[in-house]
Amino acid sequence: MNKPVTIHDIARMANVSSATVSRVLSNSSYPVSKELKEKIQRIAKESNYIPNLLGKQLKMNSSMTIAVIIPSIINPFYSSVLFGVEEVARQHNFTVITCNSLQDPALEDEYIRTLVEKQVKGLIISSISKDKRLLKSLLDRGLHVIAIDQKIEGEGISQIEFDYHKGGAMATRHLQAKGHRQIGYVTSKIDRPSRRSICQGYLEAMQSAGLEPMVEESPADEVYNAVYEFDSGKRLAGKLMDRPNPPTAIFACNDMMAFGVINELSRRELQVPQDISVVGFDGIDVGQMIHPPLTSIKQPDYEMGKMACKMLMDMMDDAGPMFDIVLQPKLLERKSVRDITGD
Amino acid sequence: MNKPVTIHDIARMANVSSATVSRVLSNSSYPVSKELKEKIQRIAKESNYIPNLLGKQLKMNSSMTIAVIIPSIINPFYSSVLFGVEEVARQHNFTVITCNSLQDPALEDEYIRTLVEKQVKGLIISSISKDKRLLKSLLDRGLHVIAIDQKIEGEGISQIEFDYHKGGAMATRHLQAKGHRQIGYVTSKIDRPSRRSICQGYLEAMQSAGLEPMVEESPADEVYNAVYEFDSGKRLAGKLMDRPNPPTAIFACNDMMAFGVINELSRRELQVPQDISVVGFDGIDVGQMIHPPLTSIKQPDYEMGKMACKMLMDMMDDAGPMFDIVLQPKLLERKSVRDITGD
DNA sequence: TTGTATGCGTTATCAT
DNA sequence: ATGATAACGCATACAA
Repeated sequence: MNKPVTIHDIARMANVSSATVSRVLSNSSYPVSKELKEKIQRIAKESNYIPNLLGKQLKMNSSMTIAVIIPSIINPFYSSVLFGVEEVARQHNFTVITCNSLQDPALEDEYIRTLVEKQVKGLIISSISKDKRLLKSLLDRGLHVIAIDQKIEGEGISQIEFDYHKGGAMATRHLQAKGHRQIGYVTSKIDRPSRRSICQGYLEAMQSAGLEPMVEESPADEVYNAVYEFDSGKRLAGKLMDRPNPPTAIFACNDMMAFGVINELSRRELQVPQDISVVGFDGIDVGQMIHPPLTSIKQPDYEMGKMACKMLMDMMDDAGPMFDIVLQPKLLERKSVRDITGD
Repeated sequence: MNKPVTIHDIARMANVSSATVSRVLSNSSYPVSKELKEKIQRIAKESNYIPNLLGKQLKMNSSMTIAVIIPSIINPFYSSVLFGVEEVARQHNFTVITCNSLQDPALEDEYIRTLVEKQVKGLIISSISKDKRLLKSLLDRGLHVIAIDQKIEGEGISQIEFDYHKGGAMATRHLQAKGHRQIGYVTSKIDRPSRRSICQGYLEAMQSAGLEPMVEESPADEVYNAVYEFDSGKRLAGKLMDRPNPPTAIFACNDMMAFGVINELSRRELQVPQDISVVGFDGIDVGQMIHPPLTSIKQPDYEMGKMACKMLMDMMDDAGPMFDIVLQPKLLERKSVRDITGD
């Protein structure tokens, strides 16, 4: 294994000082004579010079790296977010470290610590931890934080929120507008603000229409896993249908769960949407690939990632005022809801 | 923004040398008296000391960072791989940089260069580029490479392959065993070894059974995107069914495409599997969530990620001999294939 | 325009 | 057991 060539090696080969080499190879605006510049560039190329960014970064105190902490990359929603983040990061010559917190606050904190040690100055996080003290204590160390998906209260952290409450209400009202009055809601364990908001949106929409809510909540949520969500969708839909007065429509807190609901219904030989309607939440792409195509509330995942990264870049450039963004839900009307107003 | 405290600051506060501080805080085995050790640890804690790993890494010439280059994190197969990688990386206190090459060789090379500049010593790559010279030239700079999914010929790069050929044959034979004789194959543009192998597995299985192959290939593949695959699945299935002698079973080169096939068939009021059978490839989780659950060839994605990262860690530790791994396909028999042997 | 010298924060070698 | 000092590779203030 050859040892790498440094600017000093090149300086020696070109009979110049390493300062001059640095000026040339770092594209500094500092004036260097044309002939020396060309000579140095030629030698650098011939010797296959590769700069060691650790040296530069140590000197400049900037690692040109940002990080994303999300519950799990397996979740298509988060992989779309990450995809958006990575796209704009690349445009700014930044590199992205991905961290799966697995819904584990301790792991989340461990990651944050490591990232700061690695001199990551920008972080996009969907935080699961209750205790945000660690994160906040790092703000005055030059860490810039954007909270996505899960809000972080307090100063100095920009938010890209999604109006979960409105989304929950929107889905429920859509069902109501289609003539449904018995509308069930199935949800993963309500252990986070986002889930609480969706549920409250549902509850308020039911209440203001004078309807009786029917909620089934999954008991635990240790494993963050698509199949797990699917299975609890099945189980909870079963519970709902076993009630004395079963719903004519079911609203699920995410699309995976909605898939489970549909699956359980079809196992019971109930057709969607003929016999019962289903609405999901997230609007992931596969939703349009199943049968019937799933009506859902779209959360702009990819766009959220792009916006988050743009904001982060602006923050790190100290450009302009800080602000939060609240993304609005959108109804993706597909084929899983039946209009029963005529019945 | 406070300036960060360094070991020198702590040394001053503790009236010791920075060497001693370093010994304590880096958990060196070098002997330091108990009282000094405790004192330094106390002061470090009180002053909220956070080590700057850039300094350490520059000195040690190791960045404790690996990278993964994949076509797109949007693809559930690759997000599972990444999930596996990240899991074992974390266990080794490594951090993972994610790069989406978007099937663009130029972008892939750009990433590789940047990563090497960042002193990343380990790379797991599903390479799309034809020209592997850049990659190989970096091997003797201490870069360790594991090729997944797409083989890279040559020395010094370990492979974690998947037996695509066998997988293609396995799916085809399964269909044959269920009595199908007109079996169509739909595939994305055959522009990579993996896709070629699957197709050849299909062709050989057809040939050795004395059957006529029916292949539909998607013309282009610029955009790597689930919805795009879905749409070409629909289109190609349509072409197949419009033939004078349409198939009784369709095999698709990936699950997304199989979803498209099923969708197009159901649009034509053909039931799967009653009227026509479908087999996918990849075995992604959502395959079991659709109706009917998709029979598919399982590629062990998550396990592949874990193995790749383990191998990489061993390589970087210089532990043991180098070897390649060929993962074997597995038939995931679900509900999208009908047995017509009795008909 | 070029060179000299210093420091970024850390570890490690060599004295003491 | 502890300290002084020299790297690691780079950028830059200052000198020439």
